[in-house]
Amino acid sequence: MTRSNDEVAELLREYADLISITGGEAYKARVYEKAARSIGGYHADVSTLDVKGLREIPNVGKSIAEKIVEYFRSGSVPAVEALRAKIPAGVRRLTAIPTLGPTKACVLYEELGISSVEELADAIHEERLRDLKGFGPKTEENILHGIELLQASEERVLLDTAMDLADDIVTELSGVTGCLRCTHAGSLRRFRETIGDIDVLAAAGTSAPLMRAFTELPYVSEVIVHGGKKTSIRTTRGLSADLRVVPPDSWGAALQYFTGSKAHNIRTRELAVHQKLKLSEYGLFDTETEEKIVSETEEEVYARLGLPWIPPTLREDRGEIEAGLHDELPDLVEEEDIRGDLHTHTDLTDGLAPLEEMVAAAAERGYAYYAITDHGPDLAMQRMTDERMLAQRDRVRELDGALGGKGGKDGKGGKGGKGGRGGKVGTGMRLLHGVELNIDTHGEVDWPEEFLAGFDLCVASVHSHFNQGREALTRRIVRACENPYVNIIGHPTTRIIGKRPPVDADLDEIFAACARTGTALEINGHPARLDLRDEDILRARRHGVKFAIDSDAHSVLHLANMRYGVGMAQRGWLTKDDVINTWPRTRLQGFLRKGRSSRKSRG
DNA sequence: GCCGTTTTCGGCCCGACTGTTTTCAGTCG
Repeated sequence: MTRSNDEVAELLREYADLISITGGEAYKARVYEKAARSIGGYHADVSTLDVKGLREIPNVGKSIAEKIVEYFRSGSVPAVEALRAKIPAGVRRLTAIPTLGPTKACVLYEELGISSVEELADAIHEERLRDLKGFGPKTEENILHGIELLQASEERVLLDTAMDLADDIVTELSGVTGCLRCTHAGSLRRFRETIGDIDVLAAAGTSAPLMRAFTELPYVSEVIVHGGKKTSIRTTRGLSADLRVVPPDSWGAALQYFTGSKAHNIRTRELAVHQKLKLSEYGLFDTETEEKIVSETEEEVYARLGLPWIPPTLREDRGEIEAGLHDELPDLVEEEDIRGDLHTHTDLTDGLAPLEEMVAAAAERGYAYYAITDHGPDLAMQRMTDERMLAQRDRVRELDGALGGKGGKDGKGGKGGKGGRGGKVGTGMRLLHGVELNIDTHGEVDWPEEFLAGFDLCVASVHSHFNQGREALTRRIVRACENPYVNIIGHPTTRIIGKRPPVDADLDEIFAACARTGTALEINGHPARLDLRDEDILRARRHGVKFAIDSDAHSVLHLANMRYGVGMAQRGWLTKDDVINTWPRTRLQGFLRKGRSSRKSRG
């Protein structure tokens, strides 16, 4: 089930598109788009708000507030229905075809009655577009090509796929003579969960050698546009990439511009306009004299607008401008702050590497502590038994003693204090023996409390029965939180991006239960999961929940997925204090004791 | 239709590229 806010945002986006297609005024469509964005990102559930409450949402005024109230009252909005009656849904769908916007879609419908992608393809093949004004042979070709692309690659690619390709492009271009700087920008720099295309930015005196090198990369399947300032390619990996080359002294303004998001850029440009300035990718200019004021670094550009430098992961127009103006930006958690990974697997269950290899790789990353959390026996295919788990524990204790160097098993020597990470390879990394429990349909887990008491920490996750129904699923996860031995809810919504939707549960109820019981929510860094996602993190944070950013590594290589988890956490505005695995070990252990101490005192 | 250091009306972000135009409109990011 979608959130009410998402539902309303989609309705407003549809209305905006219909306004554009029917030739309505552009500013009006833009207003609805802005309102849709604001509502999608708003913390409170819009279905519970009245007109007054709704009007407190930015970009929502009287008219839109009344439409929303009407929507929840009667299930529809007359103004939207009126446009829907004029324009078949398929016409809106046409605008999803690259190079085909609302104006052309409108012409196609009005002149030829075309109202679906299939009809459009037929019409082109029957040469029925030939007489339309503004439609030449090249346009036909572009549309047919666009339809192919639309059908072939509806989906965006996962973060790691894009990151790998971007790293490759940047490395190649950085080696081109005359290239002074080169980096990726766009949604990838903002760590959005999926990526539509890659933006690469370079600084150089002349662009031609870079543009040429870009079009000659081995995985280029097509050059889409080829100019002096911008070149776009499609790659054989199914992902497009843009290269912009700017003069070195425009670097900061260009990086700011091409990092986006669009909504963030609109806000920064508006700030500029109000100060009689003009912001473009070439710099910040005085509107009257057209004199360039700053452009070399992002910091300078933001500073001149009255803002501190804003981390890319916050640039979504979700309050970062306001926070910046009031000097209230969060001090975001960084990958360097992470002292350990609290959810990892070995080949004892479904991991690929033996315990020793995983531990060595973790030590290599400079962690102060590291948890092994193989699956419990409920996932039958993992063939877990009490004996196997206890044998692993013995081995973990041995390894821990060997690594500890000083202080022994429970020693205070470890890396409790400030030291944390800091590049020291493996010295004193402490091991935690944990488990990833399965939350069954009733909220019970694999073992009784007596057995769970032997673990240093327990992650508990849903692995099956995803369609239990909202109420049962919510109750199921809340019960797991109430188990005094469950410390972390793993991949809380169980989504697999592009394959499995999030479970339909009342997340706010779960978040409240986590806060109440001292259970952390996981931010799973696997690029196909990224679970919780950014907007859920923002909501959970309001409940006062703590988080664990984990790799859920099933191999040595997967330990590096921590970076994506940190990216999500930043997009959720989290600081070090919100994330339990940035804490010194002693503080972490206090959190992990959860209900256990009270149990003991009761017993 | 929303908003305000231009506040109850007037103005809404900016530039590159392409294709169909012979001076510019549409699309995209």
